[in-house]
Amino acid sequence: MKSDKIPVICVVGPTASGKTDLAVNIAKKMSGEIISADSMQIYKEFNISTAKPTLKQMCGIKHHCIDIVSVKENFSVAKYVSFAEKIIKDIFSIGKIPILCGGTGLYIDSLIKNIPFEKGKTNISIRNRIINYINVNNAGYFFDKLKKIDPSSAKKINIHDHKRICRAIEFYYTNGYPIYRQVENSLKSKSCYNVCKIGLNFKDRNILYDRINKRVDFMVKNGILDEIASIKDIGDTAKFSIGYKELLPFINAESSLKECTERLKMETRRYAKRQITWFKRDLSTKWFNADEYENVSNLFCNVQKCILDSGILGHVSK
RNA sequence: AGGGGUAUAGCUCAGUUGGUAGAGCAGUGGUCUCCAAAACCACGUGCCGAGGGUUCGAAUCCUUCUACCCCUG
Repeated sequence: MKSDKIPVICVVGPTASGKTDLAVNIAKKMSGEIISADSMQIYKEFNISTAKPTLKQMCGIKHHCIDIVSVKENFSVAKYVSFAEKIIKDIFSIGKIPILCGGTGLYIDSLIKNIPFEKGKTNISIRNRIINYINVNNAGYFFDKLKKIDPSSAKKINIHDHKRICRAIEFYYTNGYPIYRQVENSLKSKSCYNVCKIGLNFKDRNILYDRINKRVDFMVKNGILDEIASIKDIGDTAKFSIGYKELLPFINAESSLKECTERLKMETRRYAKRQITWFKRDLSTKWFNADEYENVSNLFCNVQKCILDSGILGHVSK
């Protein structure tokens, strides 16, 4: 069973489920370091709006992949994966356990499944040309084209899903083979990590939604408005963050604070729902409903037991 | 107090000349291989405010009541 694979503990789940504190607890007990897997905490200027862990919350545990770029810059999964891969190796090489913790499912899965982004080249100018064409005309022309060059992908992609049609075509023209083949190949390839995935959630969705609502109120009290207002230059990735786009109308005096905060709560709830849908797909995930435990330490004991039972730490520390 | 208006899905509202109702948003489920906190897909029975009347048939016309809104005092 044991191999030269790197053990990685993953803590996943919807926003506001308590991942941060759980990961810190695991890191303390098991001598680990945390790699954030959050597409918005990578931005230096986002702090309150992304519920970035504070120094106090970190409890002296090293956190990586936080504050690595400015909101002015564009970021992507591919950049994240190549960045985080190195960190995981470094952590492991000093005898510590890498703990991947975050809510961006695509980042986590891409990393642990070794999706070969470096092989699937990108061509932004082709991408932009296609998008511009689709925006003024419609997706029909390129969708028909996709049916010819990559019928397998065309079957899976909806005609209204412009992003994916565009990417599939861009992929074909820059790499010379259909994106579907990359998908097939990466499904066949094996991960170089020994993963134990812990999913954190609530049995009663209303409890989670209540936590989200309260967290938004907390953010408003603690300066999220100043944080957003102070951002003048923002790139295409960061501008879609939940928080920035909802609060901007208030900052520009186009909408009331109440309207904007309600919107922010709603969008966060919807995001949480999508996260749950994403994480549910991985059947190997061990789920823990926080509302089914007496208290946090009780929950943590069970999670710890689960990690030890998984055997991924077999030949390390223990 | 008098005059006018509104009352339809959780919310905002459609509903043509009377043939027992449909959109958006929300919600739920799902997809996801370089913008992913993004993008996309699927799912629409609700005493049509309550009672009575006209009619073969009313959310739609008449009437009474109730609630809310506006105007005049």
